[in-house]
Amino acid sequence: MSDSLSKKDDSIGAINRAKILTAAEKEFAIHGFKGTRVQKIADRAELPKTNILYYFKSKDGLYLALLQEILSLWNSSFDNAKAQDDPAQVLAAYIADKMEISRCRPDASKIFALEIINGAPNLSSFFKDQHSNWMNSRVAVIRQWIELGKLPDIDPHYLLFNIWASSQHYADFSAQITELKGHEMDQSEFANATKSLIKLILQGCGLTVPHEYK
Amino acid sequence: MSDSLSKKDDSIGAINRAKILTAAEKEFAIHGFKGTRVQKIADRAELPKTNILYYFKSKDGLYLALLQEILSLWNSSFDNAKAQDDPAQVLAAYIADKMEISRCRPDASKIFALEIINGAPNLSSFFKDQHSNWMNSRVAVIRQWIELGKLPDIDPHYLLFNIWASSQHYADFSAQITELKGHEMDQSEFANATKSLIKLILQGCGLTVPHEYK
DNA sequence: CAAAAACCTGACCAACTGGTCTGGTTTTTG
DNA sequence: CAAAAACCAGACCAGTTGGTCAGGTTTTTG
Repeated sequence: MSDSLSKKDDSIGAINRAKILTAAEKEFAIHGFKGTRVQKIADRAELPKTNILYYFKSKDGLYLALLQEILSLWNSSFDNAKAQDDPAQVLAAYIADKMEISRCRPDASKIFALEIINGAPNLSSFFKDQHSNWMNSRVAVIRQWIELGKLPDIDPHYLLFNIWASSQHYADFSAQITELKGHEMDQSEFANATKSLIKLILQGCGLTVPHEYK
Repeated sequence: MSDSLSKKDDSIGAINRAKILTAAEKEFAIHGFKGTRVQKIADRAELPKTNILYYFKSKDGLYLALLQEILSLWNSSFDNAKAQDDPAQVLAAYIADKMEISRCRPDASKIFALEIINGAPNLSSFFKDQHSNWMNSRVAVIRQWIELGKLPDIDPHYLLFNIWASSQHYADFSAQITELKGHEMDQSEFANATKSLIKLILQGCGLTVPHEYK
């Protein structure tokens, strides 16, 4: 019983799969799907190329497995927000979440961005539907906030787009940011950028920034 | 004289070059550099593949020529803003400019984004330097505004990143937006998105939205 | 402890694709 | 109007790359 519940799987297969996924994330983020060479993933994972194809049926299979893992990162605390919650609190936390993902998983973010830019050719309609439903329910909550007078009038779509865009930017465009700042952003700079972004967006829609995010 | 000045060049070569660049922009935006097939560009341009290689030495050459044209889109009215100008006016116009590019040249925006996400492997150090200098001079102007009390204290870098991110998002992530909205954004929706964005950002940094952008 | 399952890997290949070559035709020019 | 320049395009090729195969070894299991 303890075995079936504990997630830790240290079998050879599980370890190698993880190694491969980690290596693939780096490679796909830098070179895109077509530009990525299975051999390079193998080199990075320190395994022979044939093993990559052994664990994942094909390059496509590997990419899809990776993409699925990446999509799970879209879940957040905002998913369960209700009309009775405080918009300032919820939105600030959501922005902080998104920024944290940009900091910790920049390559995952890049792969997602590449996928969307290319017209989302590999995103299943299942994900699209799920995403669409999520959006509709979140838009509904934001509208309720507006009706309740907790939030000034603003188009919920554009608000969400803005949050996604500006937080993901720190991952996707890290090369540009590094170039312009003269160095890579460290953890404390990310903290500042997060504060700055929370202030800009909350103030931008007429909310007061909660003191813990100041 | 009139000949050397007039830009219109309707020679066969000029027409074909233009056809090829237009076709290439679409293909590279959808498939990325590696994923794009010269044959597909040829099909789209309705020319034999060999002609593509005739006009542009190589796939690389074509891509570089296209990229150079795209980079020129980064120029805007903000380039010449001075400390004595009104920040609200200047920033609103800049955001409007950027949104207009996202609407009219989404593929160009995507190619730029792909380039940056992949670590900017093809951006010459000349462009990087130029871009860096531009950034420094714009940051200086924003700092002057803050010193003059025309603009509340805000990190100029994060302000600019936010403008870029949120305006480019409408081009780069158009597939996601179309999916979530249920339809492609038309011109009037772009106008609304622009107003919404201007309000969010200006209000976010404590400025009043000029009446012509309301 | 044997047999089954999982894992490993070098050798190989078929398909694809950027690019060349050659021999044209059309357009421009002096 | 001739010759040079520009343009056109089919045939072809060499390098690359995802993927297969066959024959192993190691680990797990009953």
